[in-house]
Amino acid sequence: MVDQPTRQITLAQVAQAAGVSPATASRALHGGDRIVGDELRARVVQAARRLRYVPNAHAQALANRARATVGLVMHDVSDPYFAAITRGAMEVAAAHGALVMLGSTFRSPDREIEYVSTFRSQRAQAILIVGSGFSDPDYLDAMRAELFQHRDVGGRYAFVSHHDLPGDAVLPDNAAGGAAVARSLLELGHRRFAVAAGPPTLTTVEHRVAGFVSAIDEAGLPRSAVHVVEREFSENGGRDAAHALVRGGLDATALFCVSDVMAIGALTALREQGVSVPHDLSLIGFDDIPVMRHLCPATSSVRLDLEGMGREAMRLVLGDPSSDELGADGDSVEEAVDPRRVHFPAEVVLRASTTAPTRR
Amino acid sequence: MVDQPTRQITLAQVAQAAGVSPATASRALHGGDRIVGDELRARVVQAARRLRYVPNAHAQALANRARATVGLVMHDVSDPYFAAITRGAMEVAAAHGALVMLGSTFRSPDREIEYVSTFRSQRAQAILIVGSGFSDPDYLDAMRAELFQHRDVGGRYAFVSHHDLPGDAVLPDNAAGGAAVARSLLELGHRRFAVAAGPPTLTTVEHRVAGFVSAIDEAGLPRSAVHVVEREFSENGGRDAAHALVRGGLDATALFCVSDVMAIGALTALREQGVSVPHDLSLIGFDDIPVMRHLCPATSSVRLDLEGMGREAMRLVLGDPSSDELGADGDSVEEAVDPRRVHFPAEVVLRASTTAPTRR
DNA sequence: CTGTTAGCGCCTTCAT
DNA sequence: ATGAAGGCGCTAACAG
Repeated sequence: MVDQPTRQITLAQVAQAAGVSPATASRALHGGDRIVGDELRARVVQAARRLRYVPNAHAQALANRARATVGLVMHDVSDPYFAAITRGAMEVAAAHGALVMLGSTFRSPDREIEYVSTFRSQRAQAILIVGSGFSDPDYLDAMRAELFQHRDVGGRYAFVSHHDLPGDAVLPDNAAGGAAVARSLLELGHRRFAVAAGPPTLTTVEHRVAGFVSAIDEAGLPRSAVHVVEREFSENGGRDAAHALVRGGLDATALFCVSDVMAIGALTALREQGVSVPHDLSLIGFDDIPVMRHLCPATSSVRLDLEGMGREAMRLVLGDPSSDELGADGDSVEEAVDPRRVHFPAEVVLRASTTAPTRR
Repeated sequence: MVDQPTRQITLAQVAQAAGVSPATASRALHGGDRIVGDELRARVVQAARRLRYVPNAHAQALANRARATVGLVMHDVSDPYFAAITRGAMEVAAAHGALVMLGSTFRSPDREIEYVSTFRSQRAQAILIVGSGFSDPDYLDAMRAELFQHRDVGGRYAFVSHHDLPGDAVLPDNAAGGAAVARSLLELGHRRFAVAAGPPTLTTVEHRVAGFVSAIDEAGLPRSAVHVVEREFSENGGRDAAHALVRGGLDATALFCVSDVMAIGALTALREQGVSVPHDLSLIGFDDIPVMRHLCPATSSVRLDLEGMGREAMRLVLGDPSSDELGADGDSVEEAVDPRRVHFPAEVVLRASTTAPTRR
């Protein structure tokens, strides 16, 4: 016979044990210091501790004393890019005492919307959508509807990365970064380029590639100077792209991978194919996740302050703790008038994987 | 003037819009198919959709229709070790439709307990404690109390890694892995060893080091053959340990880092100090996080199926979906009688960073 | 200061 | 098959 689960301990029980009313117990546990007699308060606190009372957050939420709760939607925590952003976000959340709920979409637009809906259902105070959006109109409509509804009941939300949707956002300068890569490579003497890209429906991919291509254009080189290969936005995708490039004769002296994760895949594939980096081919990624410097050879990238982006995004929705005091003097109007968009610079970091071209 | 947040849409409103009672609306939305008339059901569903109704999860929880919710407590998602485990866990959670809440402790015992309490407050159905426990008695008492209370109200919990606490657990064979490292190194001809360890209060560290040392003992070598350096359990700790070793004269031909993250730090430091791996010093880590194979040189490690561990742990608390049908024939008694402990093997993977000693 | 009362939004008997 | 009523645990007015 299995034991029946004991019932949870309620405030009422604590109140009874302390010989007071539930209201007093509630006040003693949460209310300001000067709102309940010292002796009673002590009795209540002690009873609660003895009974190991833990408030029922659901009941509290229903009776409006909601604890700050924020939902995080992202592709996959185990991807170093998202992991770094998440870390920054969690730091700020912790500082606010906010509880974080996590949703992994594994890049499915449907799951993304589903999670937003779930968080809405949980009455999350804020929702963070991390990672590139999709350009599919159905997705956009559904997402917009969810988000607006959330906002209408007083919820906040913000994006990390572009989303073609109104709202606060933390935006890496993807286009500028892509352009900077092109210029760095041009300066080293490269004239024929390969780009390992992800699906163009991801705005991040689109912007990085566009930035790169436009800088090549501006340099007066023909479009044919850059050969774009589209694969999955993952390590395997990078691997596939590299294979395709090598199989196709490798008519390039430099390879730009639109993400570090792809660059890692490409590096592996190139090694397998006997293509030497940087001797046969210069390589550069994007994001500058921590491991890039440790790779063999140390691999160039475009530095983004990932943790900073995570922190900033969380601040956007939770409010900067230090700014709480600012509103003291007057109206904190504006809000939602025009969304705040915080840009993060993207800076090329050249390492051993990138040199001047050594063959023609 | 800021708009007042609109009130959330309630079931009652949906019911009214559909011209039925709240009870009927509730049934139409959740109940089995044959419990409400087709026409009414259609009206309700449509009204709900039109109003973009989302149930209030708190109210549902209070009225006992709780959605599966599991709390995950860990050191830091951005650490690849935890990221991989989390990924596995999230996969299974998603398959169960469970919502995951995340707590980052940044290795503070207090925060760990605090998060368990928070999850308890949220009435999480299950709690997963990921990562090495602490051997501090106060911590153990407090944690035990929290967990037991959770269990008493029907909650489940499980550990990933050792915790000196009763309960289901997924356990990497740390001691065996440490011993295997020692044997591999011995076999290659090494006789003087350095170990970069984390704080011995972490059970994981303790077991890995103990396994290593005992295998050295068994080989008949003196205790002085292994020089243990204790530092932070982090990349910086690995770096510090390597520096200390080099400064101390480096009287060893092989360095065993108790985690890959430490090994990465050590590798960096060694390169900075002009110590060549593996020529001057063989190096091996533990965990085999994905990047190890990409490092320069490719770095040996002890393989652990991190994602598998995460999946298994989540299965332990959520129940294996496929095993749900097993109980069909009879009593699913036992439970809690004796905790389930699932061991995961640790297998040495030798790469370029480890060779026979080349100097004496 | 403290107790009483009335919901928060939903689900689930219990009648019909 | 549907509706009415009660309660989940807590807090926020109101009284005293």
